[in-house]
Parts: sequence; structure tokens; C-alpha cells
Amino acid sequence: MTLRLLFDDIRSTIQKICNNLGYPQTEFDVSEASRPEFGDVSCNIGFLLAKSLKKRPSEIAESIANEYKKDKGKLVTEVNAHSSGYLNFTANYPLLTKSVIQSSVQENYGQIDIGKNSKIVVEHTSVNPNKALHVGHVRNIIIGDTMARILQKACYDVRVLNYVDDSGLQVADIIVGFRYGGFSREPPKGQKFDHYCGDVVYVNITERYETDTTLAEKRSLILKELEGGLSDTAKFGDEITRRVLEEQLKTCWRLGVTYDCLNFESQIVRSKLWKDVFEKMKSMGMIELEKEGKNEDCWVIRTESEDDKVLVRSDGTATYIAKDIPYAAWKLGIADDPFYYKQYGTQRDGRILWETTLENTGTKLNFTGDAVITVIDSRQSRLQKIITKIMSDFKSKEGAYVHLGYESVTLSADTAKTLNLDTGGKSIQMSGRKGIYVNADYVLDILGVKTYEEAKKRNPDLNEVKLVQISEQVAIGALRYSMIKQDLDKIITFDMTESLSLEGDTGPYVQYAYARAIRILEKGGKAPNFDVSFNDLKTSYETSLAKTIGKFDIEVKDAAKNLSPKIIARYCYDLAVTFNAFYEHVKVLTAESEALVNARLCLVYSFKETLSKSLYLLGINAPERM
RNA sequence: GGGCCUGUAGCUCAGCAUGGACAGAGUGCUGGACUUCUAAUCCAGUGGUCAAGGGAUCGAAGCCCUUCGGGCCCGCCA
Repeated sequence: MTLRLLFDDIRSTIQKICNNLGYPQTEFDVSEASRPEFGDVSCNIGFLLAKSLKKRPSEIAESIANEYKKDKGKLVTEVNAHSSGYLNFTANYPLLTKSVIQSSVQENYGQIDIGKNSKIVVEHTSVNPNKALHVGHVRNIIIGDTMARILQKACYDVRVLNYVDDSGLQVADIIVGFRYGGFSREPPKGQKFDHYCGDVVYVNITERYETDTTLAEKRSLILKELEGGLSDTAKFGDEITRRVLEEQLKTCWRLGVTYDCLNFESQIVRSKLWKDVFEKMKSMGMIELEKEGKNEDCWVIRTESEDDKVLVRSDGTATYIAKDIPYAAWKLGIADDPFYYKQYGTQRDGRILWETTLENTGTKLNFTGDAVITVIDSRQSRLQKIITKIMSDFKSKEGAYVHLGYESVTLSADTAKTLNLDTGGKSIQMSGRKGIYVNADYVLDILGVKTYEEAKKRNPDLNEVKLVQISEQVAIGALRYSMIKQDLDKIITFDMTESLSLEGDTGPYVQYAYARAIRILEKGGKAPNFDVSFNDLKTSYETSLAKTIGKFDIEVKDAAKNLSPKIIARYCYDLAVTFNAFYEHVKVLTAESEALVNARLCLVYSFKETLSKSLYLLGINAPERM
């Protein structure tokens, strides 16, 4: 049993009582009490019926409480009608604690069936393959990865895609850099190829466009050559982007992120996907050939409140958004799949990473979904809105295509200063083109150094390998947590110094609680016996820990339904706070009796298991020592 | 000009979907707790006209309207 079942039990009992009393049907709320003195569970039905029954809320609560008291069932020990109008309940703790502890040690604890095994696609990362990942990209990656994990826990059949835009202008820029910028094909020793391309080649060549106009001409020639896909230039571009992609993926894997399939834009462009979708839009009357005005001879899509959007230029070429439409249709399984598949490699967690190909490999796979979630920052909301509309017309159904938007990551004034930028005390938008960013690998490395020192200080007995392992886990925990803990519509102002903080509401704080629990279990020596009564776990530290553990599936449901990954971050933090309070105030190994030691060990074990499972949803590993 | 997002403690943010019991965390600052299951911790104090105004409601941080501040987006670029 978990808290959810307690809530359900109370809800259905109230429902029954209301029917018996002849009260009208109404949607009422049963949720956790806002303060301990109000008990464990509260219901607002008194307020909701006050008007139609023409009674005071407290009177109604009173009448329900009186009925409820006649048969409280097993799970509830106290029912109170509060003078404010609320109906409050106190849980049967021995029973609640016992069932929470016993269910929490099951493998699939926290799982809740919302998805009914339906197929869902999550696309994230999708970074242009001409540069290294910076902290802004990390937000996208972590939102996507965390959401995919949560949806899986909520019984969706999840496929994760990474869209590789290997045919755009940025690719042409890099080629210009290598061909005409005088840059060596190989990075200096010790520098990753993606860092070299982004930090050196791309930033430099972009700067030179301003003074050297011939370079821009060369770029447009290269862009044309890329489109065909057969020229030496296209082959060279392919070589570069694949090398960058490989390095980018290393960073993603380092963060604990894996994918199912890589989709290459160049292949989408060369396939017949666009043609099919274009015809379909024409036949459905969704687009029009403009006869006059500034968009004369272009195929445009009309939108309700905004300007017409050009899909096909007057010269017959497709615009940027036009490339996204067939891909979106492909993800939803609306269009025929023109691709074959081949293995890109096997990832750290054993998951095979596939890639699309237009060559006949004989392998056909299906990476489409009944629903699609595309993680892209909200600056693209306008375009995504158009795509969403088109997809709902194709599917004749709303909600199949979801743009999961989020606000951008900016750099704090202090951090900008370290890049020699004076922003006048304001934060600044990152820009790959201008070289205004902080690379993800760099942040992880600096964090690693700091966490290594901390770990070594606290654990002088641990060997080098172990210390490095711990510091890497904590560094990743810190970064991932900081990217997910706040709401998607809040701008994150990244500050290097602040990101090194490992105290308070941070990943390391949560990980530390895990290490503490492990230590108790280790020192406890033997495996705890769960087949006992837990009546002795009486302190509020123990009961609230059990209660918090019991909320896991409620949180998973909430996070999955609202596509809100931060809910799980908050839950992990809640678990850690509650455990730390328990840890400071309740002795486990030196408790009065052997039975109590055992019962508390069970609680600690239950906490450890639940925290580990919920941290897994955040893609965070907790070390056993810190 | 139009569209989207945002404004809650010195700072960073929960709470807003589904209105209800004295508005919560972290951080900062002040003080306290390590011969103890690791102090990356805990405890206490400090700190708020929930941007402003109006409306509907028995009741608003939350819903509606207006105003103001901040950010982003509006190309036959990607």
C-alpha cells in the first residue's frame, strides 16, 4: 500500500457517505494535509457543498465526519471536522508504515500505469554537429532524458531520438573554415574534435565573414554542393559532422544519456518524405500557392493570428520549417518510412543505438509513436505551433504532437566576465556563433576537480580509482540536478561559481543522504528482516520518512501527466530532507532493542531503495561513499 | 505593431493547472550542535503591502480585466 491507496480509500468512503446523506455529486479534493497538526490527509468537500446545501462548510464536514467515525476502515484512525471547514484524517501508522516499507522493496515500486504500454517518442538533444555541447544544450538533453525515464516508469513504451541537422548552414561554415580558413584538419593534441570545431574553427570563420565578403560566396556554393549529397564536399561535410557527433555523444553518454535512434536531416532531405508530405498538404488544402504580394510564387501556410509562413520558396526549394514537417510526420508514423536502419553502436547501458540510412541494409525498424514529444527551447514556439497544427490536422486528433518548450540558459555577468565580456552587470544569451558559451565538458571537469578534493578530504582511505568514480558521479549529479530542479518556463542564469556549490538544494545533497543510508546498512551487518510488525517506528521522524517514501507513485503520475520533470527532483530532495532529519535525531544501530534496530534498518533500506529508484529517473547515480 | 513567457524574502526559486486552515524551501546573515550510524549534515533566529490597481467569490499569491517592469520570438536564414 502507498499513500495513493490511502487517499483512494478515503475518497471512496466519503463518496459513499455523501450518497447516503443525499448530498449532490461533486469533484472534491483528497490530498496531504498542509500541516502535521491537521493530521495526514485533508478533504475540502465541506467548502464545495456549502453553497448548494446552504450550510456552513464546518457543518457539512461535521456531518460527514460523524458518519465516517462509524466505520473508519483499517487505514484511518481518526477523523476530524475542523472549524475551518476541512475534513481531516489521521492514518493508521503501524499499518501504513508496514505496507509502505514492504511495497517499497519491490522491483517496480513507484511504477504507475498511465501509458498502458502505448508508444511514445521523445526527441531531444538535436544539436547542430559543428560544435561541442554547452550548458544550454545540457538543459535540453537533461529535460528530454529525464522525461523519457519518467514516461517509461509510467508504463509508456518510449523511443528516444536525436535529430542530427547535418545539412545546414553551420555545416557549410565549418567546411569553409577547413577549406579556406587555414585550419588544420586535426585538433591540437588533447583537444576534443567537437571543441576544436566549435571553439576555434566556427567562431573564427564566423568573425571573418564580416571583413571578407568572398567567404560568404564560398559558403553559399558549398551549401548548394551539400544538398546533392554525392559531391566531394558533401562527403567531406559528412566526415566532419560524424566526427563531431561522435564527440558530442561522448558527452551525452558521460551525462548518462542514451538514445534509440539518430535521424539525419540530410537523409530526410534526400528521401521522398518531403515530397509525400508536400503532396498530402496540397491535397488536404492546408497550403496555398501565393499569387501576389511579397510571397508571390511561394507555397505558404496560413496561420490564424500571424503572418503567412513560406514553406517553398519561389525557386522551388524548401525552407527550414518545411524540413521539420516531414520529420514530425515520420515520428508520428503518418508518412511511409523511407529509411533502413543500421547499428551505430552499443551504449554504456547496453542499449543499442541505431541510425537511419537510405542504403538498403535489409533492416526495417519502427521508431514512431502514437504520441511525440519534441524538446526544443521556447524560442521556437512559433514554428512548433505551426507544426503542431499540421500534425493535428494529419492525425485528425489533438495532442499527438507536443512541443515541450523550455526557457533558455543564459550566462551570469560574472561568468561572462571570465569570457572577457563586460555585460554591465546583466546576464547574457549564449551564442555558439559568437563564442559566448560554457562547454558542458568543461563544467563537468571543473566540478570533478572540486568533488574529487571534497571526497578525498572525507575519505582518505579510498583509492584513486574509487575517488575518481565518486567525483564523476557527484559532478554529474550536481549538473543534472541543477538543470532540472526548476520549472521549464524559468530562465536559468548559469554562474560557474554558483554551480560549484554542493550544499543545500543540490544533487550532491541528495546523493549524500544515500551514502549515509548505505553506511548504516553496511555497519548494521546483517540483512534486515522485513517480516515483522513496525509498530515501534513511532517518532515523527520515522513516520514522515515512511510517508514520504509512500508518495513515490503519486509523484511519478504527476510528473508524467504534466510533463514536468522537476517534480521528481523535488521529490528526491524531499526524501533526502526527511531522511537527514531522521538521521540526525534517531539512532538506528544503537537503538534500545534488537527488534527496533531491525525495524529501523528496514526503514533505512526502504528509503535507500526508493531514493535510488527516484534518482534513477533523474539519471543520477548515488555513490556509496562520499 | 503583434505573439509567447515571466514578476512571491537581500539573492535563486516552490506553491498557481484543480481558489480554502498562520505564504514555504534553498542561499545569505546571526547563533548553536561533531570522543556519536560520514557536519556535502542538523537545529534555532533573521527576512514577505505574493509587481500595482480593479473585478467576480463567503474566501485570491492562485481566476478575469487593466497597467507597469523584465526576457524571448515575429526572413523566400537555419
